[in-house]
Amino acid sequence: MSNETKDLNNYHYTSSYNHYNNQNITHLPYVSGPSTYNANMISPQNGSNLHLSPQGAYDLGFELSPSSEFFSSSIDQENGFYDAINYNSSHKSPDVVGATGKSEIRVSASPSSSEADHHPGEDSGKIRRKREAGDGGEDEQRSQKVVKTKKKEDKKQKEPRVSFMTKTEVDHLEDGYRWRKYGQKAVKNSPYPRSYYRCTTQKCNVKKRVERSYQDPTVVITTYESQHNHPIPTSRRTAMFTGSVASDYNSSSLSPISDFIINTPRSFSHDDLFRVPYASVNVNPNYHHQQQNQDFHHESEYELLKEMFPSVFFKHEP
DNA sequence: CGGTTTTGACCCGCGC
DNA sequence: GCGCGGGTCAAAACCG
Repeated sequence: MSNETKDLNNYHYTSSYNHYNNQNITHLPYVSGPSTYNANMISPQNGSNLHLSPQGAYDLGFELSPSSEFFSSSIDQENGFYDAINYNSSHKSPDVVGATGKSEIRVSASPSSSEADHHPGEDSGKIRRKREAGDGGEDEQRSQKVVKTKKKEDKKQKEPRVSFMTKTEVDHLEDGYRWRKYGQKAVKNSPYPRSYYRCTTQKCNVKKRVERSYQDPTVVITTYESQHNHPIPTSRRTAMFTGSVASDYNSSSLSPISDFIINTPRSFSHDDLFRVPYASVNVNPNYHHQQQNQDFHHESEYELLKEMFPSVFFKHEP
């Protein structure tokens, strides 16, 4: 295992962590979304860390099990959010993923306002159903009214979502936040169920969905929805910090990990590093020029993605 | 005992 | 209208 990573453009840089091994990044052709963004991935063996390459690779590492390998991610911009989710049924080359344990990240973003990007049932459960007949008729009606109104609002402004595809044996990747599972559903055409988690912090309505790809059972698709409006819970169950992260990060002029799914404070303390969901996004600037036309059907999509990942897309403007 | 997970029921949107 | 798939609720079970 070498100690370096490459991006999809063969952009080469050295990783600060020898447990990150990222070679021979392969572009996954399956994602059909209009705004996929390939980036680099990491493959931590014992926990994971924030990783920033001097050239601008920007890693949010997921904490993975020792045998985990974070290889892909996607942020969906318009339709793409479900690209990752629909990976099971829509992607065309599953073998790419499993073949060599190559690391790759695919980013696709989903805007919060796209009606076309509606996900059936999303938040629909807010409607308090009357499981049992009896008292509370008025309450039920009122509740439904409120819920419906809220639902409309939700429809109008959907939360941004990011999905990551991770090669890992564990279904639920540790990301520093506390989650409570609130549902599990069988996925059509897949033997693996999809689990639904909600952030346990009050007033934080971040959700995430976790499912395993049936095409490649070693791949877990984690989808985050909305943003945390709070810092990460203080104590981590597992240590995943290996030391050089902070210095590496501080040595970079890049902005901290962003407000998208992570909502990380601007000034990064040592502890703050733990607030980062451990994904890896390569934002090799060169990539934009070379690949933008391929992965972004419209300039605006790319711009939107930049908005959604403000810190992922480096701002080196003076 | 409080928090989390499990799991069946329920609701919604969509396609036919 | 109906069936299906997806998402959520909430009671019960589980767990530390």
